[in-house]
Amino acid sequence: MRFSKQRELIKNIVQETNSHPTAYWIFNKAKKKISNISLGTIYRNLNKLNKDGIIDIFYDNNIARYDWNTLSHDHLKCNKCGKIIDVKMHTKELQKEVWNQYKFETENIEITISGTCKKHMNFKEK
Amino acid sequence: MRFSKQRELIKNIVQETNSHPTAYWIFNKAKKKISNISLGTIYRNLNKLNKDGIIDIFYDNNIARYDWNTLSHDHLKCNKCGKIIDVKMHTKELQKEVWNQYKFETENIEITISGTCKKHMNFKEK
DNA sequence: GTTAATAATAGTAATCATTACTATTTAAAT
DNA sequence: ATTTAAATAGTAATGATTACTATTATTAAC
Ligand SMILES: [Mn+2]
Ligand SMILES: [Mn+2]
Ligand SMILES: [Zn+2]
Ligand SMILES: [Zn+2]
Repeated sequence: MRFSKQRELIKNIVQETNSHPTAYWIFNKAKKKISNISLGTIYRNLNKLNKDGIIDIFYDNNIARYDWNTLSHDHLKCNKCGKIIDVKMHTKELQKEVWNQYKFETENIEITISGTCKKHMNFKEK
Repeated sequence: MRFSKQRELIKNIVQETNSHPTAYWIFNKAKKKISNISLGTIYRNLNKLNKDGIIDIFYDNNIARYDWNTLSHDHLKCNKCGKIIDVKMHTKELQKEVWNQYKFETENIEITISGTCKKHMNFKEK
């Protein structure tokens, strides 16, 4: 794989945010540095970076989100503000349990918990 | 909500399979009974049935799948044969932990484990 | 430094899943 | 039977992503 300033930029944009951005968000950010960068270039490179293990992809409903954090982890998604937060909820235990109960060989575990984050909660009393 | 034979058929198709079908699969199945049923009718009714709590929707990568099983449960997805199997992996414990650690109010928990099912595994010895 | 080979790009067209629109049909209350 | 509005079929539109293609740019060899 040969160097390109577009790919370098895209990689940096993903690695500098915790927001689990979409391709379109990355596209708009990238345009500020390379004004004529194309959306196809964004997608092509995000997929390439993912295949090389540089970044992660996961799907939030029907749209892809990109994650600098390639270590196995989980997500809390707030239905009020849309924020997606990294958490660590599952352990090697779960993988063992899946093997013991179902003889299923785990490759990847994804836990997504949706609900309301503390910022957007209405407390009964103050 | 008024009766319609289209909705009745769609509901029955979803409730008679464990395959977590896509809208398109349901469409083809439905056409065998009502040959001119439209794909829009499939989607409209699947969404309606979901809003009424009759069926569940979840996303497998970027495509919607429909589930007769509306009780909270998890899925094993085999990367070899594509089969998606119902399992029960999470308990109320997890919800409590999310609250204690993050003050996050859980609405829904989704665990998807991908890997290889026992049918498609190569055992080292017989 | 120049040349040659080809990976990567910008711009655009195409695809796939899903939703929106609209004239017509149909369930069901009166 | 008449009336009212929910539901439908058929089609158009949308949004996310991938495919295509002529041009540009990186890198290795000379
Ligand atoms: Mn993350
Ligand atoms: Mn299920
Ligand atoms: Zn929030
Ligand atoms: Zn399998």
